[in-house]
Amino acid sequence: MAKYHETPIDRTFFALADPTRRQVLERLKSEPGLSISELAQPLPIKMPGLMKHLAVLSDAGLISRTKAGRVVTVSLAARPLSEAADWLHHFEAFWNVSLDRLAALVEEEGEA
Amino acid sequence: MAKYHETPIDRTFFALADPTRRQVLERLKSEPGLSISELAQPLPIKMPGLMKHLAVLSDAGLISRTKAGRVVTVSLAARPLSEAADWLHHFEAFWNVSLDRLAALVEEEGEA
DNA sequence: TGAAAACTTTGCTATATGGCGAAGTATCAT
DNA sequence: ATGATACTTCGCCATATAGCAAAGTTTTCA
Repeated sequence: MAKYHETPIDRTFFALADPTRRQVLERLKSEPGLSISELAQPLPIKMPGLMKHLAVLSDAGLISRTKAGRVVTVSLAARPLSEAADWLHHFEAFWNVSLDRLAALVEEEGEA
Repeated sequence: MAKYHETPIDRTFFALADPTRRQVLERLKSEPGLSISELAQPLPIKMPGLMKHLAVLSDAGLISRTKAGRVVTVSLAARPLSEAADWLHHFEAFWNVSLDRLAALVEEEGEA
């Protein structure tokens, strides 16, 4: 098979495909500058599990770490999110079309 | 571990995390009503591989199939895409902030 | 009827993911 | 120097993903 998540956008969408990781991003949005322990505290998983999720988020460029003493502060990087949004954006015209119209289109095509 | 892609939004982001699947969606956007063979034609993978990708897209609700004789026509379903875009949307304010301002924030937090 | 076409399913393989406990590395406080 | 704190890495496991060839199904055409 091809490489698993080769491009940046692959890594971004993959990173977003997990509720724990999305929760981390949302938490960092509302409470910037949390440490890794603080992020871990409400989560139902152990530290090594969180470390793996943070590695996925780092690989996607969605977070960056800053070490101060023994505390690692995590911050959100918005760029990949905006790139993912851009990709979705060029479908916007499509999802604004009513479902009725879509159904009509499908039937039309079915006859061809 | 928790279930792999339990929620609709998990499945949507996961489906988007692969270039073949994104290519299928883009192709369906510009050429609605393609059959599975037509979708397969430009792709560097065999039919069983495409079938798996289509299954992932179906599970995410991103496509639907319509069978006419032996030909299966695939059409794009926009709803999950718009929901994914909505999730990203609530980070928009964040990525509109300049990177300079972000850097400042990080330093500020570093001192606390 | 018989064969081709279009799709589907069935194994099979290799690699990735997501979790854990345990052990390791810094850093800070006593 | 000792020990605690904060994070990191290591092995290990179970399951998922992504690919293929080959065999199976349904529909169409000769």
